[in-house]
Amino acid sequence: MPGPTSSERVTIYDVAKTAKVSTATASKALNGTGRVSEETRSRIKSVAQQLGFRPNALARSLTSKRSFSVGLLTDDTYGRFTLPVMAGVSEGLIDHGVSVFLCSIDGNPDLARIHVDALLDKQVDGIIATGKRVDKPLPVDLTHLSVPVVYALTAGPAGALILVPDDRQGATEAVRHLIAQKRRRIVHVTGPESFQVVRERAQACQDALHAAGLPTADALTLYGSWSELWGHEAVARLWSGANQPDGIFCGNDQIARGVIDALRERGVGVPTDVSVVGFDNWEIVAAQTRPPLTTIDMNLKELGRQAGLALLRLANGETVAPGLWKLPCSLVVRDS
Amino acid sequence: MPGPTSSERVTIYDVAKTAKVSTATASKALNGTGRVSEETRSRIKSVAQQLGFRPNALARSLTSKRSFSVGLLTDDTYGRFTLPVMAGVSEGLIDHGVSVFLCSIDGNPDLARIHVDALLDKQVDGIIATGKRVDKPLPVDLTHLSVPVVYALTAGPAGALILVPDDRQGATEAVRHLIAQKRRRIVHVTGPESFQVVRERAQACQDALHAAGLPTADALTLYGSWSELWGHEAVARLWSGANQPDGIFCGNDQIARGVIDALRERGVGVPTDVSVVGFDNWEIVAAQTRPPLTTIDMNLKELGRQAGLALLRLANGETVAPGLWKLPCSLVVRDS
DNA sequence: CTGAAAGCGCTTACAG
DNA sequence: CTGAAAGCGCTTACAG
Repeated sequence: MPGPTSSERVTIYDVAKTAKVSTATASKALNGTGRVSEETRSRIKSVAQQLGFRPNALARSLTSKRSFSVGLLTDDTYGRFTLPVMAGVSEGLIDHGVSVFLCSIDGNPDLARIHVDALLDKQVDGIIATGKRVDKPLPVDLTHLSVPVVYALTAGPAGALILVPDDRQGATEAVRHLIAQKRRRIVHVTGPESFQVVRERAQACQDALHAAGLPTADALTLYGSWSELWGHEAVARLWSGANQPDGIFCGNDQIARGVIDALRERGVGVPTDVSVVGFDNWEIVAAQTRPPLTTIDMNLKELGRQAGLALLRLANGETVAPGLWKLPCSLVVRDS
Repeated sequence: MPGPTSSERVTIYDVAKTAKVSTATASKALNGTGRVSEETRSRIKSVAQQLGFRPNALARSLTSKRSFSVGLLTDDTYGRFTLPVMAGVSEGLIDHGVSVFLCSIDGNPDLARIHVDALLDKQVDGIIATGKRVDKPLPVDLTHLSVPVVYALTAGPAGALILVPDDRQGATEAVRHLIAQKRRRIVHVTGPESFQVVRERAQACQDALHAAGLPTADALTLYGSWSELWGHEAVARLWSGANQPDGIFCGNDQIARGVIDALRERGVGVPTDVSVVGFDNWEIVAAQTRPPLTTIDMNLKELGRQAGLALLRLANGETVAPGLWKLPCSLVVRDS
């Protein structure tokens, strides 16, 4: 049996020749398109298999107008947020044969432009924009592109498809958990009020307390920075007055860690005297607090997966409802 | 002046037609190859510019046999190590017009195989393999591929090009810093001895102490886990005997954090009584310790950049010295 | 210096 | 059901 014509990569031409058919028939047989007799099809397939034929995706893309690759723009190089999103995108798409170009833009508009142009030149089927804040857009205009765009964990223009965690729902879960632990004096220690997520979580917290008939005075939300230090300060402030809380919902895990450390230093038992719930489920923080932290997971990997699949549908010409998709968060119960 | 023939993307055919030359000439003019008169060249270029011509990279790759894309395999989805490496690779390569396919394999050999096949189908110019441990290979065989492979922060086969941080040098810097702070009783609290980096750092630590004429009894290296908890335990052990250290070099920042917290809880001053140096410069840990942690940065982004550039040279047929490239670490001085 | 032609490796109407 | 031909958008010898 004749082998491939050269030592180079085997092409569909080699397959066709070996199977004694035209390349057109070979193509149809291999792709399951057109009408080919079962006998011919299986013969061609087995020949392809024997020769180790792998189609050149570039050539295929040139005619099919589908590159089976997408671009992922991120400006959160060192952050913890986009990594799981990226992993989810990649995981969701590889099953469909699509690969993901990673473009780290580091907040640099020129670099972003260069990356976008490179992606377009490479005929990507679409672009996913991801960031670390749902209320800040990437420093590059992605409207009027010739390919679909999906936004994940970053702001997008009106009419765009944007996927974000459901902060309200997450915060509600956190507070309900505290209430279920029989906590009655619950406060919220969170980040800077300038963050939209901060305001949403705070509002959801208030609403949940209100719904349970618990006190919701404004003073029960303490805004600060996203740091452990702020957790310490908040505890100092709370414990300087009377009427100390028995439940603390923190805006992120770092604050929660500061809170827990501060409570321990004061001899306040967690969770015996005070229950604490964080937000992010940042393993490295949440699992190392003493006791390990009960917190909210934003399911970012799943968010990434959905972003990828939505983009794929768009690229396939299917219609996808645009707007803000809020994906559910989960409560992760540990020991705090 | 006639515009592009259709509302679709403008091709080199449109440019040639508008400039009244052949596509061959247009191609040469645009790419700076072949002989074209200066007049023609600039005319073609300005036409291309006006029409907003952007070459289809797929078509170009089909003939040129260069796709200007590479694959990046990583099995450290949630880790902090490969993210900067990836960013460095992307940053170093985009300047050369090459884009990076991100493949997160999560330790799954089948998935890895699927990704590699997809990359090969897409005619990548090369592959970079990255992991989180220099002494563990990825779960996929990358030898005998038709494209060059570079390993970064992961084990590779004999004869391969492998880039890793210079752990010995990093550890030496750490110890020298402690010595420069007039510390004389220095111990090393580190991770599991099963990690190659642990053994190398420990050895370098011993060597540096020895070179300075300081005590190097084996007991001065304490092996444990990569956790804060272990930092606490190590301090408890060290302070239970006599002859307590005045300098502690930790195997990573988490251990260092545990050590610093434990010292504070005992009322031991850092850095007044004891100086502490970590390893990793993991911002989120190092910057939040009290006091902020002096530590070693592995310069992973630079490592990634170099890996990308090395791969590019290989892809260009240039010769690159294979073997283990140890890239320098830097001491980052904070307040501990 | 410039262009006609062939080719990269596929797929897709269109005939037969 | 099968194949000859054209085409995707470029580049590259090869002539002129």
